[in-house]
Amino acid sequence: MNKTDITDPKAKRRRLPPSERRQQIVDGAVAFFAKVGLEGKTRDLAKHLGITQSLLFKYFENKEALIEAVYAQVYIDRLSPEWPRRLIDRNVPLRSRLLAFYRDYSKLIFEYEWMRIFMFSGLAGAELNRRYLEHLNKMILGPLVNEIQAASSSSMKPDMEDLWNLHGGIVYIGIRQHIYRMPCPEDPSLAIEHAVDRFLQAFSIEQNGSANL
Amino acid sequence: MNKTDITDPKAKRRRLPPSERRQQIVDGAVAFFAKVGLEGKTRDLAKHLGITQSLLFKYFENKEALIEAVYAQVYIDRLSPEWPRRLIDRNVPLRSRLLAFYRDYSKLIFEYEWMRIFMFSGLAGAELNRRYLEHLNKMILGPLVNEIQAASSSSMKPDMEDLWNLHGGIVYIGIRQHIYRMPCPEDPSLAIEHAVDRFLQAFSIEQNGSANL
DNA sequence: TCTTTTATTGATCATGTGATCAATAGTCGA
DNA sequence: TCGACTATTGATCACATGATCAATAAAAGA
Repeated sequence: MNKTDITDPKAKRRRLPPSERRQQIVDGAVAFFAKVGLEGKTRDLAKHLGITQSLLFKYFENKEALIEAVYAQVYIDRLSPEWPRRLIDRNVPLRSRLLAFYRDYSKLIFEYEWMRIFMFSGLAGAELNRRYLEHLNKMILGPLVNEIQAASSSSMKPDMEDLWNLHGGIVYIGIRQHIYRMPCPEDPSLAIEHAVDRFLQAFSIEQNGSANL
Repeated sequence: MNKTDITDPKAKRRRLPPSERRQQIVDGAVAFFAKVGLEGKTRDLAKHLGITQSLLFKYFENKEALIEAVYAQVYIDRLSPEWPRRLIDRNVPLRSRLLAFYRDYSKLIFEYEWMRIFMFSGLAGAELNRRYLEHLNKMILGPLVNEIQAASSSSMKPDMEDLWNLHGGIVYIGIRQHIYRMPCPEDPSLAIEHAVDRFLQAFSIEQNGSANL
């Protein structure tokens, strides 16, 4: 058993390069705070990481700074910048765009750590949480309203509230799974597909069937 | 200004009847923990109540017991025992039953204190939370699947996952409002009606129009 | 091998926090 | 009005917690 083997949790490998150690702490903090909440104690986190509690404060001025780093790590790249463009690409059928978006998006958000830290930070009123939801509203759901309205052949047109309903119904799968720890389908794509199809059907939008995607 | 006026928060009215004081504490604790989370400090709660911190421990053995009382207060009567019966009463049109249920239910759950304590307790893995969701699953959504399947004239029949999608989309309104503190419609009944109608339409169930209810 | 550098530790501080208990002071019955 | 009862308080304890810092030891260069 090599004492310098990074993958061995038991080996007392002190003196990591600072950037590496910092990343290790952030990764551990994400897992730790996702599990126990943002009020988790620094001593418990340190034990979980196999380092001393005082070392945390060499890399982060205080606990608040550590939590900010956790937020940054978790929120970063959660909304891919290419989606606003792809969602309005009318060369692709609307249904395919919706399914492609939610297939990718659900992969990103139906994840234990994201779901729980997002909820914890939401309850705590974190600024990043607000900004994320505003971004989602403006860059994703807003354009989608236009797309669906344009594609609708019915007199009934969706508004933002309808879009949030579609979105919420899908996100709720992840909430049930990771917040409430309820038994959920291992693969949510079928449920998502049905939800999207019900939504489009309500606005009389042709559906190409599941073979299309 | 009468010194014995209970409604006056400034009057130093000591010595309440124990049952009254206990209820006052529980009510205050519900509001307090809903706001700051279950890790809120007993000294802050006491200050908020205008009593001393030590008095809390005269009415509750420890903080855990107080939180259990908060759970009990908030969870109690949240699922009316008459709904399982009313939801399967086929003398009433299915759409009306669904709308009546979600009209009542949303009144109960789209409430700051319930929403947040439900979420806090869910994240904490509280047993009451699990039981509540199991009850909802078995006594409300389960029967609804049968009702909708029976009413459906389409070959497409909903399953539990579809019902959870309908439910989640509606509940998500309250999450947006009280967890994420996003701007939401003051009256959610229209959004609920639309969600229910889209759902029923997907299973080819006649809709009596909004005049019916 | 020896020296320098610095990542890491262990001890410690100041304050916060749940909980306890004797002392105090409302309230009610006689 | 007076005494008994007890709801309430204020002081306090034991421990937890975020944060600090001098001492230590792992790594790199000469």
